[in-house]
Amino acid sequence: MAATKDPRPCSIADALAVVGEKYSLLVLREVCLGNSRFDQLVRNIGAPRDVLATRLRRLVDAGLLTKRAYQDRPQRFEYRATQAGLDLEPVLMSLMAWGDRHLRGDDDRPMVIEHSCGNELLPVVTCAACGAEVRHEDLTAHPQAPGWTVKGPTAA
Amino acid sequence: MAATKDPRPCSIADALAVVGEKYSLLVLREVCLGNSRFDQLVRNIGAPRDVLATRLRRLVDAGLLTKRAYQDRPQRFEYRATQAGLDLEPVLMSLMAWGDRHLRGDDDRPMVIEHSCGNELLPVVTCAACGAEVRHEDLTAHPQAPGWTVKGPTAA
DNA sequence: TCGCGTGGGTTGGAAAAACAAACCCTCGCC
DNA sequence: GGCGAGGGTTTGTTTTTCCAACCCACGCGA
Repeated sequence: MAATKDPRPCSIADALAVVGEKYSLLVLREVCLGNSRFDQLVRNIGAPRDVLATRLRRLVDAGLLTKRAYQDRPQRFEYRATQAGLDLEPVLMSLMAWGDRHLRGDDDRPMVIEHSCGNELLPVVTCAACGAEVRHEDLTAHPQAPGWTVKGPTAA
Repeated sequence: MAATKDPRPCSIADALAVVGEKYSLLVLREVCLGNSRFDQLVRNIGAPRDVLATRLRRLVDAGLLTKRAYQDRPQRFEYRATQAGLDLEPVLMSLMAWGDRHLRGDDDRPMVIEHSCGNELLPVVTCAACGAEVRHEDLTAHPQAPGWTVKGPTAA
């Protein structure tokens, strides 16, 4: 996924250049769940083996995963998330919450996450400064680079 | 991007089936910023026009965008986010924050977002129940459907 | 010792997507 | 009457994806 052409310098585009290819985020999901082996990933994600191999190389190169042998003779490898990879988990959680809300009946959630506070996790993106939930209407963009257009009201 | 084969019922996969194709999230970014016209999108995203046209159709069909004429004679259209689309913006913001942190020197952020509280937005994913920041080590997955493997420690 | 199964991939060829450039149509304006 | 903007579609080429088959090292059981 080329960042090479995005005319807008943007960390969203940069992030997608790393994790935006098909299956990459599902790999992260699996690894965060603790499934670290090639076959488990193939089975749980449903990706073709060659594509998965490509994605894994990419994610390792990008520093989101590590590959290490969990046995020699025969050599077998496992993939684990680095801190950068783990830091994506909250993003995945909020994406999951969006999917639960907008793509499902909300009562057939295929996975419930428990938070250490004892409650079911309902992820909310908040502003670190004031603690309020982040909503579109409270945001104002300030591009730091030229070549941008930012405009008025954006809702339908 | 097929959800058709993902063997795991999962809202992350479902969400990616809708917005996981190349450029889709960048379209959302632009629309949330207020850039609603085909050309602006082409220029700001850097996508081929035909691909963009395909993405826009998909996003409209999925209910994340609306297409409506902003003038007749000649007919011209604009794309705006629905509530479902706007609800993805916090996810984009946390993805952007991840990119800022892990992909950049953190001091050359290409865009700063201002929150209505007056501070610069630093998005944090929190647990709605307890208000704490969501971290990997505080989460436990509870699959609601069969065919899952979930395992022990997941960090590198 | 022979064959079988498992884990972790690689290879080859066909099908689907992305890409770039050119094209089209409707109009407003000079 | 020609030019340019806006919003796409068409055409042909280049990449990716996909699938199935294959490979290799080993452990095991008969």
